[in-house]
Amino acid sequence: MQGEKLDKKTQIVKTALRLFSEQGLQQTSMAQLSKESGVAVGTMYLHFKSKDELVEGLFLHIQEAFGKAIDLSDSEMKASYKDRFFILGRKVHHYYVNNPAHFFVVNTLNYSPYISKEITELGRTYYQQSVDLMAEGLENGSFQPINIVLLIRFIYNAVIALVQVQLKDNVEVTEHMIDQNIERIWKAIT
Amino acid sequence: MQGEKLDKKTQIVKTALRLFSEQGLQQTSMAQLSKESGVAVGTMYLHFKSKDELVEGLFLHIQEAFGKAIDLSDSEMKASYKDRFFILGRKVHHYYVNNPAHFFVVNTLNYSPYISKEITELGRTYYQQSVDLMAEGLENGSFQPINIVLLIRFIYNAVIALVQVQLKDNVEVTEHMIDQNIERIWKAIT
Amino acid sequence: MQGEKLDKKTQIVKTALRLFSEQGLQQTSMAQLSKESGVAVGTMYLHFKSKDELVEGLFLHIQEAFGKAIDLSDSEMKASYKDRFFILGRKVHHYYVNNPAHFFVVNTLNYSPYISKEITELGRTYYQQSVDLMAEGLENGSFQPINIVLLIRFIYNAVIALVQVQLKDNVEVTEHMIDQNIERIWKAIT
Amino acid sequence: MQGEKLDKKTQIVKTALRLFSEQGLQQTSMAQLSKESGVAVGTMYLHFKSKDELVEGLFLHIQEAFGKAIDLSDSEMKASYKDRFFILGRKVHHYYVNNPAHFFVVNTLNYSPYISKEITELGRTYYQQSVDLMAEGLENGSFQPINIVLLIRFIYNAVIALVQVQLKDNVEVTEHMIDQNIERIWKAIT
DNA sequence: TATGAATGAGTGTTCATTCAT
DNA sequence: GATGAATGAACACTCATTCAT
Repeated sequence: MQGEKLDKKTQIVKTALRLFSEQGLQQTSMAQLSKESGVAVGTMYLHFKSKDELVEGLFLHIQEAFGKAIDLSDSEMKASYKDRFFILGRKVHHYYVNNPAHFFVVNTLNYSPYISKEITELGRTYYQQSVDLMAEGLENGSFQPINIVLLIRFIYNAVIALVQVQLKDNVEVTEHMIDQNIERIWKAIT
Repeated sequence: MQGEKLDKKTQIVKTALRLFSEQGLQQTSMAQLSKESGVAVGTMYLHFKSKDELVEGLFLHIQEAFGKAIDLSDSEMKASYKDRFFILGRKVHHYYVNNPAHFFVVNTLNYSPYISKEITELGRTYYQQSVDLMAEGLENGSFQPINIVLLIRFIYNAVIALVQVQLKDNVEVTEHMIDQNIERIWKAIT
Repeated sequence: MQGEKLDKKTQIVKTALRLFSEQGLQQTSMAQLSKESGVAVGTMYLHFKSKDELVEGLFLHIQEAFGKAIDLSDSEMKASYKDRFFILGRKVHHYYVNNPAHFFVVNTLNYSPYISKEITELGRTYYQQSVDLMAEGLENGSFQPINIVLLIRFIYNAVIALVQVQLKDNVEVTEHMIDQNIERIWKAIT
Repeated sequence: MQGEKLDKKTQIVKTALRLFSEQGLQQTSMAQLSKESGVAVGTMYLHFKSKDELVEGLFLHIQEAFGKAIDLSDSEMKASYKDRFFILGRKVHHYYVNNPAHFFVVNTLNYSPYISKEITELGRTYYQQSVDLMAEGLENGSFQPINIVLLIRFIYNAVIALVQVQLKDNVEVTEHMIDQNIERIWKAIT
C-alpha cells in the first residue's frame, strides 16, 4: 500500500517535472499530466489537494534532491575550508547540469508567485549544510565581511552563470572551466 | 489623436507592467488588464494583436528603457576603463532598483516560453554598448581570458544578486555596498 | 452628391456580394467589408442601419437585378406561350450562371433566418412578370391544374438543378442541355 | 455508463437539431446549446472536439437517419421499376415532412462552408441505394439519356419543391398531391 | 484507494455598432 | 455626409476541480 502510493506519487512528480520543464507550468494541464503519468486525474487529487500544492510539492522535491546531492560526505568535510568551498561549487554545478529539468523549474518558480515565502524557507532547510558552510567562511575570516544573504546569492548566481552558459547557450563546458569559475568567485569574496 | 493614442498605449503598458510584476503573466487576464487600465478590451487589441504580442511589446519596451538608462554619456565614456565599468555597474543596479516591476518582469520572461530567440536578440540590441564595453575589457587585457557569453552572464548575475537582496529580501542597500559589489566582480574577472 | 452617395452604396453592395458569396455572411465582418470596399465603417452605417439591413438590401438588390434580367421584352412577349416559357427558362439559367455570386447568396439566404417573410415578399415583386406568366399558363390551360405556389417552386427548383450541376459540380453545360432541361419541365407540368 | 453517455450525446444532438433549424447554425451559441440541452459546455466538448465537428456529426447523423428511412425493404425491392421509383419518392417526401428540422438543417448546410467535400461524400454513402436506383433507371432505359448528376439533382429538387410548399408555405399537402408530384417527375424524365 | 465523466467559471479574442471629429 | 478609434457584449473553447462509482 505505502509502496504503491509512493509509486503513484513518484510517477506524478517525475512526469510533472518533465512536462513543467518542457512546456512550463501553465502550459501543462492536469489532464495531460494524468495521461502522461498514467495516473488518473482523481488519484492525483488524492496526493495533492490542488495544482498549486503539486507545484509546491515539486519544488520541495527538487530542493530535497538538490540538498542531498550537494551534501558533503564526512570524509569531504575533513578537507580544508577552501577545498570544501570548491567541492560544494562543483557539486552545485554538476547537479544542475545533470538535472536540467530541476534547473529550469526551480528558476522559473523563483520568479513566479506560485511559491510562498514559507515554502521557500522550508526548501532552504534541505541545503542548510551549504548555508552553514558559507557562514563558516565568514566567521573564520576566509571571506571579507559581507551580508550573509548577499554572500549566498552572489555565489549562487555566479555558479548559475556557468550553468546557464552550458544549458541555455549550449557552450561546451569543461571541468577546468568549472574550477576557473569557482576560482573567480573565491577571488571575489576573499 | 496621436497624443490620445499614445496615452492609451501607455496606459496599457504601464498597467500591464504593474500587474505582470505583481501577479505573473498568466495570472493576469486581458479582462483584468482592461479593467485596471481603463482601456476597453477591444482597444487593447487595436494596439497589440494578441496577448503574446503585448508581452513581447512589454519586453522590448523594458529592454529599450533599460538600454537608454544604462547608456554611458559622451563625457562618461571618456573615463578610464575601470571607471566606466563601475559607472555601468551602478547604472544597472540603480535602474532595476528604481524600476522593480521591470526587474521582475524581465527575469520572469527570461525563463518563460513567451519570448522567442528573435525577440531576445532584438532586445539585446538596446544595450549593445554595454556588451561592447565588456568585449573591450577582454581585448584591452583588463580581464582574464574568458568566454564572452560567460563573462556577461557572470557580471549580470553578480550585479543582480545585490538587486535581489534589496528587492526580494528587503535588505537596506547603501551606495557603498553597491560599489563593494562591483569591486568584487572586478576582482573576480581581472 | 446624389451621384457620390450612389457610388458609395454601390461599392458596398458590390463588395458585400463578392465577400458574402466567397466566404459566407457570418464570416464577412463589417471591418473587412469596409477595408475591401474602400468605404469607412461609419459610412456604411449611414447607408445601412445594421448588418442585417445590409443583408436585406443586398437580397433586394439581387432580386431586382434578377427581375430585370429575366424580364421579357415587348417583342418577346409577342411569342407563343410555350416560346415565352422557354425564353424565361433560358434567361433564369443564364442569369445565375453569369452571376454565380447572386446564385450562392440568394440560395444561402433562402434557408437562413436573415430574411423575413416581408422582405421575401418584397423581393418577389421584382419578378412579378414571371409569376404572372406562370399563372397565365394555368389559366390558359397550358398546364395541368396545380397549386400555383407549388408550380413556381417546382419550375424554379428544376431550373436550379442544372445551374447547380454547372456551378457546383463543374459539369460543362451546353445550350442544348438548357433547352432539354426546360423541355423536361414543360413535359412535367403540361 | 454507456447508457448515460449515449443519453448526453443524444440530448446534445437533439437540441442542436432543434436550435439549428430554428435559428441557424451561427445564431446558435455553444452556451445556448448547453443551457437548452441541459449538458454542460465542457461535456459537449467531450463528445465533439469543436462546434465544426458537432455540425459535421449532426450532418452525418441526419444523412444516416435519412438513408435508413428511405431504404427500400427487400419486399419493396421486388416491385416494378416505376413502383420502386414512386415508393422512393414518397419516402423522401414523408421523411422530410416528418423531420422538418432535418430538412432545414441539411438544406442550410448544403450552401454553407461548414461541410467539406469529404463529409458530403461520406454522407452520400448512407443513401447509396437510392443513387443506384436512379442509375438503374438510366441503364434499363426507363429514363431518357441524361447526365446522372443532373438526373439526381433534378429529381431531388422537384421532390423538395413540394416539401417546401408544405413546410415553408404551410400549404396542406395530401397523399394524392405527393403522388401527382412524383408523376410529374416521372413524366419529365421518361 | 482509484477512477474519469462531468462541470462551469474563466480565458483570449472578435466584431457589430457608436460617436466625436 | 464621412471617418475610424473606441467600445464591451458575446463567442468558442479550456481546464482545475469534484464526486458517484
